[in-house]
Amino acid sequence: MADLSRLNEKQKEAVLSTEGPLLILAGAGSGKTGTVIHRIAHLIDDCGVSPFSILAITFTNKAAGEMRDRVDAMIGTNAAGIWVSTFHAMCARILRRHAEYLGFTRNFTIYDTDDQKTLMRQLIREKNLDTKMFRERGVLAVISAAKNNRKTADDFYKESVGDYRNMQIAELFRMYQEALLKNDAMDFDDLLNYAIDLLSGFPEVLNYYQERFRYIMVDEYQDTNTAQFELVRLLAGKYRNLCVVGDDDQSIYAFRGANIENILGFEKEYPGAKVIRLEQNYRSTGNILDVANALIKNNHGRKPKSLWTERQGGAKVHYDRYQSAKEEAFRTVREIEKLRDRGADLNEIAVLYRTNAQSRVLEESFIRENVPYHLIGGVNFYQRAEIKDMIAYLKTVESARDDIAVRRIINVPKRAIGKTTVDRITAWAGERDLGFFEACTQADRIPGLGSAAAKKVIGFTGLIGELRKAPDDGIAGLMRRILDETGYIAELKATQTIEDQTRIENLEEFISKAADYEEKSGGEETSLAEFLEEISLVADIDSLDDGSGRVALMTLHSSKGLEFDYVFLTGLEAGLFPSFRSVNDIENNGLEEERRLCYVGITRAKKELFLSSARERMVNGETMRQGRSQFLDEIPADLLDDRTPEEDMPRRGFAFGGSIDGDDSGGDFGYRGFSGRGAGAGTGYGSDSYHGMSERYRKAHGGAGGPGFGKQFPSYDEETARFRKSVLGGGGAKSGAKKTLPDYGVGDLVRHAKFGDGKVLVITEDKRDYMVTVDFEDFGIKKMLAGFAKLEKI
DNA sequence: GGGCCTCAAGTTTTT
DNA sequence: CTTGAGGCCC
Repeated sequence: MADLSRLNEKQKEAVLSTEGPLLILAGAGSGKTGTVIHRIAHLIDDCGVSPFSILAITFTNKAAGEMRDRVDAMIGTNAAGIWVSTFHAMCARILRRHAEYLGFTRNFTIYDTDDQKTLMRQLIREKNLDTKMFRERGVLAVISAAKNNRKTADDFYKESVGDYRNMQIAELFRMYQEALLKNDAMDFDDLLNYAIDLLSGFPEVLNYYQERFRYIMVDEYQDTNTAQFELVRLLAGKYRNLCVVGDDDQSIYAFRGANIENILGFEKEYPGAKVIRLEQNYRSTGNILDVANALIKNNHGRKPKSLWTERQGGAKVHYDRYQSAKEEAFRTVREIEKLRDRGADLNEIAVLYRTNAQSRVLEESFIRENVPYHLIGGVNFYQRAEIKDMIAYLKTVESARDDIAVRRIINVPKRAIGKTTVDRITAWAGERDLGFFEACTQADRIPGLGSAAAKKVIGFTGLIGELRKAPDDGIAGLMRRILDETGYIAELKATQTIEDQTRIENLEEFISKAADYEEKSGGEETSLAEFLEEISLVADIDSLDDGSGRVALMTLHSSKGLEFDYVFLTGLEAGLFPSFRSVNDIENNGLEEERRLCYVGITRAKKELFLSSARERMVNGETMRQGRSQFLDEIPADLLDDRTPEEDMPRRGFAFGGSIDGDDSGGDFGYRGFSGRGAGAGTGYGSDSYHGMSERYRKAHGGAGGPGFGKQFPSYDEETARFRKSVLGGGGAKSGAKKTLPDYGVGDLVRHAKFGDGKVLVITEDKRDYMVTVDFEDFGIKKMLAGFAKLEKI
């Protein structure tokens, strides 16, 4: 018997309503996931439903993972038969089994955003369109919106007649779909649409899945788009045992085509549907909930509801306005250290922000303060150039059907095959309706191609041929051979740059991931296509709750569905959050979506919530003065513990040298050192690229922190003064101080307090100090300032 | 014909 | 601050 004793009446009712359509309107923190888990347990334990008949669809991999874990914990091994999956992963899995019906092979690959852009760029060029007017990003956005509404290129063309731009886009749309089919690839939207085509076009397939999934649950239903709605409608069409869970106040994906009508109109689509409201919040304190309610009240067009809690009071919601984003980052970390000193578990702390770009300055502070953190989302490991090169090689060795992949690697590493040659091959292949790789194998027959060029191209196809002949020792084995035999690794090793060292490490990591994957599938034939699918669809498998004691850093969007004892909601600034684009998007009620996003962020907090904003922030390499977020003004002042010191309020009498946003407030903050480039406000990381840097951040907590703050940093309290000291003066790498040549040289063994022993690879001279690159035995290659790192020769 | 360098333009959120 | 496109030199 499933134990329902800990559920409230509404939750119990939801658990026991197993037959027919059911809509659970579950407010934030109302025990939604627990209810769904209990419902699954009840179906299996008490209703005799086979686990194989249950399908649970979530929106993100994190949510799917969490549900899987909790179901496993409650039901045990029996749970293995349940499909718990995201929409996209589910579709990929179904499509793989029936891909031939749609003209794909079962080894079709999935295009990510970069692949889409590459293809679209090429099509725009092919059509000789003005690249200023038709940017791949914009074109793809229009196409994606159409696809999310189940429109084909033809549909889109018909409704675009008379509109030059849209007619051109319709044509690109058609070419794009054709190219994908030819390349045996699908994009994210295609996964949904082709799955629908499969189910609606092949009754026996539909029947199979309808019989298979007699009980269907969909989480975060407010975020489903039209295609997802249709997919669910098909699958549930026979037995109608469909349970959807959602909260219109947490709808934050309209920009991706989510249609709020799916949840608001559920009862219309499924007459006789039962509706259960879960309105008791078990997560947050009364004070946090009051703030959330006060904010969301400003939205119109929502289902009226009243979230309540028995846990009145609690700590007040804090608000701090800092001078700069750097200070905000530093003080946030300091606040976290205080919580840690009070016994808080770092796993129970999250720092949230509106845009991924904001994570960087936070990371710097976490590193400097040596507080372990974990970056969720952001720049994906699998999007790094070297990883994508490897994937392109794997695809080419396997089938070479993907022209984009072949073109990507034809000159990587450099083989002196240039753009002109590639264009000529492309044109020739197009005339003959051949694949790009096939055309390459016949390069000597392509007119206009010199014999030298043809020879190089044939050399490339020969190389791929050699790789194909090699013994089958798995994906990892193939990867290693690719690196060796193509000269890829040799090229990276030759340069001796830190970036290329990082790339080598990334490739090693990729190979070990492949090895893990093969091991996991226990000797079974492992398909490259499935491995690549996992990469593109289940990329952020990194479990949050891994007990590693790290603070989670993520966007507000990523935070949905999660909860933490302590939540820091940063960057509450006008133009940033709500973003200025959304504020201007009146047509789609963009501001209301931002407000829901803020509501989501607030309601992640269980015990304490910290809001903050900065007066100054670097945006796209430019220091901008930032106003307060309007959301702060929507929260009654008596609910906030506004800790912004009096003396920190804007002072008058200084001209800021040209008002940036033309707004009122007038004051200057004495920040000359910060404004503008080249004023010493760099991050002190030398020539590292963003990717290389971020990668190192992720791997090493406490890495090569460097000084680099502006010189004029007005202190306004003791803590800031300490901050200045620790950053500007304390480390030993002071601006203007004389630098001393380290007593070690290249090749020497050195010891670092945190990283242990390593070998010095490179020493370069910086304006203020020496930059030392060390290969540590246990931590890999790090770059650090000599004065800061205090390396000891051994 | 290829490769390197400079210049310009763009930047929300995710599967 | 990053990526892409175009120009120029080898």
